[in-house]
Amino acid sequence: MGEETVSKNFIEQEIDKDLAEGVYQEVCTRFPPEPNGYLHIGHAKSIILNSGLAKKYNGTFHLRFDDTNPTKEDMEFVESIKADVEWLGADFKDHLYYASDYFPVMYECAVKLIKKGKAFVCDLSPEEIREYRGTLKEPGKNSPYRDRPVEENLKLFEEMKNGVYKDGEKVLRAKIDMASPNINMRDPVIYRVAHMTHHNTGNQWCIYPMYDFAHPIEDAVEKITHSICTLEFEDHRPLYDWVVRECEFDPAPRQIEFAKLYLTNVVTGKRYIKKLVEDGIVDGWDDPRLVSIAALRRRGFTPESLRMFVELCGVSKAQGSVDYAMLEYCIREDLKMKRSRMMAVLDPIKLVIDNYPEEETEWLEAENNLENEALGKRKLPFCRELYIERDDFMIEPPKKYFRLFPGNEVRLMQAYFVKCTDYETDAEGNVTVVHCTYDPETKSGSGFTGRKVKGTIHWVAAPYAKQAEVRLYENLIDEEKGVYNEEDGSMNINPNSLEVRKNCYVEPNFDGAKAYDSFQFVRTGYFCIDAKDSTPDALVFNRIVSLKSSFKLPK
RNA sequence: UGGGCUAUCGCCAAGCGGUAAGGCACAGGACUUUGACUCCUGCAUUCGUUGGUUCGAAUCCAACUAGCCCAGCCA
Repeated sequence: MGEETVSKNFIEQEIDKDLAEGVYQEVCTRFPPEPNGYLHIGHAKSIILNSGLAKKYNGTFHLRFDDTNPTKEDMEFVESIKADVEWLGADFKDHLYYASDYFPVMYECAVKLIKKGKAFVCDLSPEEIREYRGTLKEPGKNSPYRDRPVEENLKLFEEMKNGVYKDGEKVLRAKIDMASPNINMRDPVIYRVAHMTHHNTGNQWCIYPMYDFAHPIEDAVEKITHSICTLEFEDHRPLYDWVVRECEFDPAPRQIEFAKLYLTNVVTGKRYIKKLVEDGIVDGWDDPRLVSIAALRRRGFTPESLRMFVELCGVSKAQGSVDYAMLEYCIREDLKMKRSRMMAVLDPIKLVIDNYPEEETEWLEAENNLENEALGKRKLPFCRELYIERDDFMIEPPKKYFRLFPGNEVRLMQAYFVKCTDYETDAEGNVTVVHCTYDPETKSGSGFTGRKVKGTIHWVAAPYAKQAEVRLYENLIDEEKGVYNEEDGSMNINPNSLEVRKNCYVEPNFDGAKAYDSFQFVRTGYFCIDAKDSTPDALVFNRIVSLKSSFKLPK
């Protein structure tokens, strides 16, 4: 039964090796966001990867806010991040940490390095430090303060902590190698002075550790075994290992890097999203056309679909860009069996069943999902006047058109066969009403096999239908031109990325706004109620994704 | 004195010296109470290039080529 041969990704292979060699006895991973913005699909990969690994290996998963830079961080973001991580189903239990809670340990580590002669206080200005660092091709040169005696360093560092110095006046640097071909090893700054209120520690500190110093300590203190991060930190690994070694942590956490997730023709850059919001192209960071976790949630994506997506994309060190079609596949796959299939008409014309009694209403027992009986049934009103989709009727059909046209018979989904007898037009020749007759023997579910029809169309009963606004989304980006304009770096926005239809009709079964609950509107795709904009009387639906090749007529 | 990393179908991705998994997309066909779903079928004689080692190479070696990352007191 379990004959699925799911190959392990390279990180799992590394973990297997570490476990087999006894480097670690158990697995502990973490997701360490800086609370300086909203999470997006790329973060979801990291969250799902890290929490998934912990689960697979029966280990532990931590959520840790990497809040070592008070100038960029905000409490607003820690709340939204926490909510998004939980929504994704990454269970960090009570393992919620703040890097800022480790400031005392980090300070002690710094003192330890100074005592070992591995760190020194440097008076160079930021500009001078940059000059002394050298370039990519030339080695740097030692700071004149590099050989300060240990006692002096200790005193100066304590003074830094005590607020004796202004921002930028002094820094603490690791003493490594100014000639290293790896720029990160050229006596990196590990502590800076910043007189600023921190969202967690208040005014307790005026010196803050740098990422390269703080992160390995955070991992080591939490006994993280595998510190998984993205490719751009590969060059930092020697420094990461240096800090762990020199601060004498045992066991040492191990950093492993993987490629970020990019989606083809999708904007993920924070800077660009900010511009889209400011220019009013989207209505906020949770605009359903964006790929922030909040936006995807509002659009109707489920946590399951995102987990499936990350699983399907895999993990490697090769950077690439995944087709958006893969994401769409995942949400369709997740929704098709577990959500009700309701009916809605997005561009209505009236259908009159001339042989159906005028005052009668029949309450049909409709299957919520024909492939999943567990979803039960619902009452669906059927009567003489219905709305059908404008596209589902043609006066002169092309060949291979299976829907309604004069003389043709189709099935009304969940109801009866109807045969088109006539139609009315207005002065311009637009169809206003379609006439038909129905055959009572052909009721859906009755087992009627007398004859077959090629087409099935959806409908709603005119007197019972609720009016709704439906928002149809397309890719925000012009797919032909790509995301960015090569010339000036501007974005190529698709002007038709949002279509709002206000005159839609939905089944009466929608009672007010159920938060982001998703449905399949038969033949028009998957939708969800936009809880943000809906009221019990005014329903707003977001299209999650169209059905595959739905409405596509054969060439 | 530059360093690090990557390269397998349109896209993701297995493969770890024994003769190219899988998924998405796409194209045919069957079925159908959604032109959906489901089910079949097709889709890399070839692994960035060129040499070499070997009975045998996507896998080992060498040289090239292309792409990404690094010179914050950001993470």
